[in-house]
Amino acid sequence: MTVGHARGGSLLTALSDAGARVTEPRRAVAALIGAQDGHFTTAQLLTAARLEYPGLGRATIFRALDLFTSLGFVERMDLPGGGHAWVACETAHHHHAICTRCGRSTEVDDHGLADVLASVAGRSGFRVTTHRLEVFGTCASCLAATA
Amino acid sequence: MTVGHARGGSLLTALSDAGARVTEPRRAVAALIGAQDGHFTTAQLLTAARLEYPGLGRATIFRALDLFTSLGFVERMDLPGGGHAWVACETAHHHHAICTRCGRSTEVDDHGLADVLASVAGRSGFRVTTHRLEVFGTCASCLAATA
DNA sequence: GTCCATGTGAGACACAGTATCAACTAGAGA
DNA sequence: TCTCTAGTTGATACTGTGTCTCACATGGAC
Repeated sequence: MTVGHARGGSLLTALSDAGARVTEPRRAVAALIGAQDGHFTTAQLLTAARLEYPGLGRATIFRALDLFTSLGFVERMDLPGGGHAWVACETAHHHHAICTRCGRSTEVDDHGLADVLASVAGRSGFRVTTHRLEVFGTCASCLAATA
Repeated sequence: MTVGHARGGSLLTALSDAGARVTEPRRAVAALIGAQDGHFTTAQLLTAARLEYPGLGRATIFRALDLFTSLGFVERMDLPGGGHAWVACETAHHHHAICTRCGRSTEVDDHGLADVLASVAGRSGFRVTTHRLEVFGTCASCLAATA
C-alpha cells in the first residue's frame, strides 16, 4: 500500500508543526497503518499492534488514530454493512473506491461531483458545506483476475 | 416529518408481503420512527420508546430497525462526527442531504451522480456496484431564518 | 378455537471507544 | 550534557451500542 506521507518524514514534520510530539508509540502506529493493505478496521489495527508492538496501549492507538485523522493522514470511512474502517490518505480532499473483493481502496477525485452538488443546491436551496462519497465495487485487478 | 409509507398501510402490507408478522411492537417502532423529525439516532429512538412504550424491549427495537432497513423503510447513514443515524425513506435509491442546524434530512436523487461514477469507472477500471453519497450543510429554511 | 412458527422481552454478553490518573519522556532552554 | 515541564503514555475502569440466547407470548393460517 502507498501510505505516502504517513510513512515518510512528512508525518513527523506534520506532527511537530502541529505542536505534537514525535514519540515511539506514534511512530509505531504510523508504521502499523503503513503496513495495512487497503482500508483497515480498528480491530485489525489492534490485533496487528498486539503482535508487533505488545507494549502499545489500546488507548494510545485510538489517540494516535484521532491525531492522524485531525492531521489528515488517515480518514474514517463507513462500510456498507454498517461497520467502519480507516484509510491512509495522500491528498487533501478526495473520496474512496473500495474493492469489496481484495479490500484495497483507491482514491478518487471529485470528477464531476461538484456539479452534482451544485445541482442539489440549486434544486433544493440547500447550502452544501461538506459531503462524503463512498464507492464500492470490484477493482481492475480483481476483474482481470476473474476474467 | 413525512414518513410516508412507514406510517400508512404500506408498511403493514410490505411486512406481510415479506412474510413477516404485523405485530404490536413493530407498529410501535414504526410509529416512533414516524414521530422523529428528520434523522434520528438509536439513542433518541430508545429514549422515545422508554417514554411512550415502556414495555418495548431494546432488542425488539434493534430487530425492527433491521427489518425495516431490509425492507427499505429506513436507511442507516453516517454523520460527519463518526456517529450514525437513521432516516425514514420514501423512495428506492436516493441519498440524503442533512441540515446540520435543524437536523432535517432531505432526499436527493442521483442528479448527475451516475456520470461521476461512470467517469470513476472509466478512469480506474473499477466496476461500481454500490455507492453512498451524503451531503451536509444548511437547508433553505435555516438559511432563510438567519438571513 | 387450535396449533405452531415467528416474534418478544429480559438479561447476559461482546466489543468499541472514552475518561482518569500516576508515571514516563521528548524536547526546549540553560 | 543536564534539568525541567508539559505533553504523552499504559493500565484500568467505565459507558454506550449492538448482539445473542432462551423461555414465553402471540399472529395468523387452518
